[in-house]
Amino acid sequence: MGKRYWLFKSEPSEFSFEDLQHRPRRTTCWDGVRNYQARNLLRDEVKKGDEVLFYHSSTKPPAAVGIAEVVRGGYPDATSDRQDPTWYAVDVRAVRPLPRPVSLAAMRGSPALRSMVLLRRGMRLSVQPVTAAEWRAVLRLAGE
DNA sequence: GCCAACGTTGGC
DNA sequence: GCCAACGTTGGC
Repeated sequence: MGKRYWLFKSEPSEFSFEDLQHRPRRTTCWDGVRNYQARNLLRDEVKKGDEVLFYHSSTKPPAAVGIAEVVRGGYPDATSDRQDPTWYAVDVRAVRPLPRPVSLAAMRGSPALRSMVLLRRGMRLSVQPVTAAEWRAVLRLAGE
């Protein structure tokens, strides 16, 4: 399967895109996800080479701020039983910040993003799929 | 701080 | 398996 696109949410007071950029090799283990739907995506769908929109929640305004890439696909996280893992992690590396952040309001205002998971019932999902068309639309809003 | 959305838990 | 109670997320 070809490259896919995702949106990862983080509260920057916990872990920001800038934090990711300052990590060794600009890489971190994306763990701590405790939602089964998001867990299933990490375990089964998020693959090395996929691209990630890094979204800051609980900020004024909430916004997509950067691009990262998956450098290691789903693997059982450190808290999981070896034989019967419950929770999964992936590794992500910062690629580049967006030229300008794309606020949630800006995304709401874009017809191309009408059915984006972020704007629908996936409001609370911390790992969510983004279509290729949505990806391009967000980057366009960001001025890329 | 409020509250809507929605996931999880547990009694039955 | 149903569903009410409860907890969490996260925008506003």
